Amino acid sequence: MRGVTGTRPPAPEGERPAGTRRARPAYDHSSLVEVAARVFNERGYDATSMEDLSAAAGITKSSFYHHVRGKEALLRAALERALDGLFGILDEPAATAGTPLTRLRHIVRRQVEVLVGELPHVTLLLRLRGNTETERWALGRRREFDAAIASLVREASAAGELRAGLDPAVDARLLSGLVNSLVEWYRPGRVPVDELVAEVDRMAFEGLLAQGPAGDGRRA
Amino acid sequence: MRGVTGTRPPAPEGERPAGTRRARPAYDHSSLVEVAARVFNERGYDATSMEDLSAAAGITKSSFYHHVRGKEALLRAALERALDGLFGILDEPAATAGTPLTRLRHIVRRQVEVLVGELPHVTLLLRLRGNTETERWALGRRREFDAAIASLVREASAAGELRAGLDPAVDARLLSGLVNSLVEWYRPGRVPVDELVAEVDRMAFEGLLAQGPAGDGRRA
DNA sequence: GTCTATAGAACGATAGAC
DNA sequence: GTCTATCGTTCTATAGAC
Repeated sequence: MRGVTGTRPPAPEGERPAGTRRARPAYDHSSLVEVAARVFNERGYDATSMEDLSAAAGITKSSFYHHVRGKEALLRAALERALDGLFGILDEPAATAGTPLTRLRHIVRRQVEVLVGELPHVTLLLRLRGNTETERWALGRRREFDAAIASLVREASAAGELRAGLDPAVDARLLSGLVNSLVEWYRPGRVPVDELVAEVDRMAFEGLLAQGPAGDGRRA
Repeated sequence: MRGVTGTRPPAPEGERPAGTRRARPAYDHSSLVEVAARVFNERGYDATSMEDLSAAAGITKSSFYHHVRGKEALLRAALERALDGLFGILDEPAATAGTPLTRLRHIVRRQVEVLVGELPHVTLLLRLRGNTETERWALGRRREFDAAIASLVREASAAGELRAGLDPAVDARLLSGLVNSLVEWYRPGRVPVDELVAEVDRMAFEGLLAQGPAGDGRRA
């Protein structure tokens, strides 16, 4: 069911089994994509020239072109990496078995991990404004992902696993917003990932208060 | 104490007592600032020309200049409006009296209201990247505001009003991130503001779960 | 006549195309 | 390196309300 709508571009060349090495430093495709994503985030996609990208990678523009097809292909590769990470979560066993709440909670925790692990790529994804066709494609995929979360929130709410009384659609937006807001401040090193995961999970599902909620115990 | 750091530009001319009318449509300064903020958000500040702005306002570029000092002044006015709204919250009685948690909770709820009421201006503020001097000034002010929130979270945590065990600095970031993420999806009309306020408050402080937390009852 | 919102024209600067 | 388009900005003029 998942990943059906997204058009999959031709498999990226330049992939290489782990452990295989080159004599030269061997700029591999994925590290150049990461550099590109970082510069795109700093300067903005439009404002970034191929000169900027090759300079950031430490090679000349012509060498750079030997490794990548072009600017838009780089953008697309970076966005695919973010989206593959996110959609990959939905296929994990723990995301497909158990109660809606259990699955949702697993997905949120894994989403934080993917977001941190693919920080430049996900940041790029979350800052898209939909100017080019590639951007609109990625935005569509992202909406699919958000819809999967929203659907799960709705299920969990209907099953009485979430606090009753308010709008599950809004809760889903807030939940995604909370997780996605990490890209605005989180930088690797300062806060351990597992601690971050615990904090986000706790805030989202249990809240910040010391005591339990003023529970009226009703179910939907 | 608040609002001290911000340099205040010369008072905007063109202000006029309420009720006074002009024969011509009379574009007032604040509505032009709002239009500008909206277009800045759509196109990005750099990519927006004065031609774009005047066209969006429905007058020619030269007419537009009769009402505003220039592009950067418009940006600054929009950012000031956002910042004044936010800092104004910190001076409200309910934000200065009561326990840290009470004050924090009031601020968060009011922050949602300001964010919705000044949506284009706050959106602009939250998307700044710090390219120009004005942007850096606004980012500094915004950091001051976030620091005030963080300080309050720390106080509430120290007072045992928040769940113990994790990092108050991270909680403060998450709380701000949750609230600020509203600008990415909220549009007036669909969800009533008071409902939105209730949802954000509930998620932040009580969490999404139906039952209370697995409270171990310990205090910091 | 005075005031002012509006508009047309043009200037200096600059960024990108070629 | 040159040329051109566009940008932010300013100047001058007109037209309508009081």
